[in-house]
Amino acid sequence: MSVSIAVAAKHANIAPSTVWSSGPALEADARPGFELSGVVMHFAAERQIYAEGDDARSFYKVVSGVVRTCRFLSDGRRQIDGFHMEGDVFGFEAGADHRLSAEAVSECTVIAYRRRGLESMVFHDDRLGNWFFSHAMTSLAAAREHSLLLGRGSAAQKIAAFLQEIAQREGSDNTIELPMSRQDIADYLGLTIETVSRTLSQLERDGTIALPTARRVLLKDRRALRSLTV
Amino acid sequence: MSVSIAVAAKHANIAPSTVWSSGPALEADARPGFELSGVVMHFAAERQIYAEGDDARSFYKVVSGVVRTCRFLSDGRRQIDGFHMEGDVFGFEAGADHRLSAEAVSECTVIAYRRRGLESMVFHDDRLGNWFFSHAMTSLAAAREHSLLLGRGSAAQKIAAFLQEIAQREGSDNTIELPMSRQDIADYLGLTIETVSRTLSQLERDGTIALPTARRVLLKDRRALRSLTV
DNA sequence: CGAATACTTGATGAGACTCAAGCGCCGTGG
DNA sequence: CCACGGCGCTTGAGTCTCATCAAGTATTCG
Repeated sequence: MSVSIAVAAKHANIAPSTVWSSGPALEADARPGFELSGVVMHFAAERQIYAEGDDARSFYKVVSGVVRTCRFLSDGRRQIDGFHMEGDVFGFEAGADHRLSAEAVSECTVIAYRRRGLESMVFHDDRLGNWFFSHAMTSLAAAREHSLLLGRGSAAQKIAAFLQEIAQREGSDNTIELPMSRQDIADYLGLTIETVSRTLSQLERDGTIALPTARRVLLKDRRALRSLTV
Repeated sequence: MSVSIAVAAKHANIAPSTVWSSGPALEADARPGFELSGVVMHFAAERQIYAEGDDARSFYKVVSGVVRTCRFLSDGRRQIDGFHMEGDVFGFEAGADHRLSAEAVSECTVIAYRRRGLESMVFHDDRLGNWFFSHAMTSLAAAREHSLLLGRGSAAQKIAAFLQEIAQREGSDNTIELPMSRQDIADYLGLTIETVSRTLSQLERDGTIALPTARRVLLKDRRALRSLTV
């Protein structure tokens, strides 16, 4: 059984500037694509997509740009849970509301999918259910990997793992374009901005990487980088 | 549609000392119980239930005792991903093999359920699918919470959060019985055994907790404990 | 009772945080 | 064209927390 949801035009209050794609069945991407219709939305860099505690009426897929999901601590600090790049789905929650905030790292475009009725539906459509289940399990594995990194690991290990993660996701040939600021990296790795900067400088001095510009990283010695990994 | 799997008695090679319950359909527990038959197994404290990399032929439910899931790092250190108590399910993997090891913290009894064919089946049985999906999402939330704790948080914050987590899971009235060693706690929180010990002592000096014995904790001032939490 | 194990406590040092400048890149405006 | 801020990043100096190394105490078990 295959299901297609018609998205009610209720999101209109989000922003008059949002672009609509109310047509049926959106494309498949690499993964089993879902046959859901969604709403295309644009966000400027640093804009909030949803806040912690908001009703989780929708979940999202990144079309272009980068999104971060994060949480703010009582002392004002921020923990970034993950970065979401093209094709990634984020904001899919078990409960009624979002447990994390989502913000645009760079200018970005996302598709918002209505969640209403999804739970009951998911389990009647093989592909859909399969997709969401596998998404949940993949996220779980990623979260555990992140825990591992945060719990153990020196600053150098964290940075090395981070660079390799980004390199892999960008599918890049030893050149990384960092879409996020040093502060974002720090909040993702549980470090301070100064330590991130110092560690990158040290890696450059060691000849492991090069930093032609602050946001561009050249992986000069991937073996050395790998050897830092836990 | 509701499905019931007959578990073949193939687990016989696990250990001659394991106790068997080859009977059919095991009970439901509080959650939507599954109509799966499983194999009851006993483990002495510190015994391995499965290892990282093992075929994930089965997943498990704790009947009594406590289990830890963990990973060993190249430098010999250990990161504990979670503790599993009565009723908890662990070892359910997306992929073909276990990404973590599982070990008995105390003497324990678990039920092993065959996983074979579960993926395809899960999506045809509402309750079953629902249960597993919700289990995955709950685990995900827990993993994120754990990340948050590990990434930020001083030793005191970690210990405070840990004590509250255990208290909640034991449903206890201000008295906690710690089933795990200081080393286990350290490996769970990304600390050393000495820091765990010192921090507990400090909390006792502050009057926040009392330690009648090493493994028994009295929460004397839950407000103070909570105020340490992120 | 003795030995092993688990936990606590102390002294010291390394690594990361904090506070504080300093640099470099850009966009703005003179 | 250059001066001027503003912002993000880097670098430095001092401090603090937690890890490490090393005893010392308590508890369990044979």
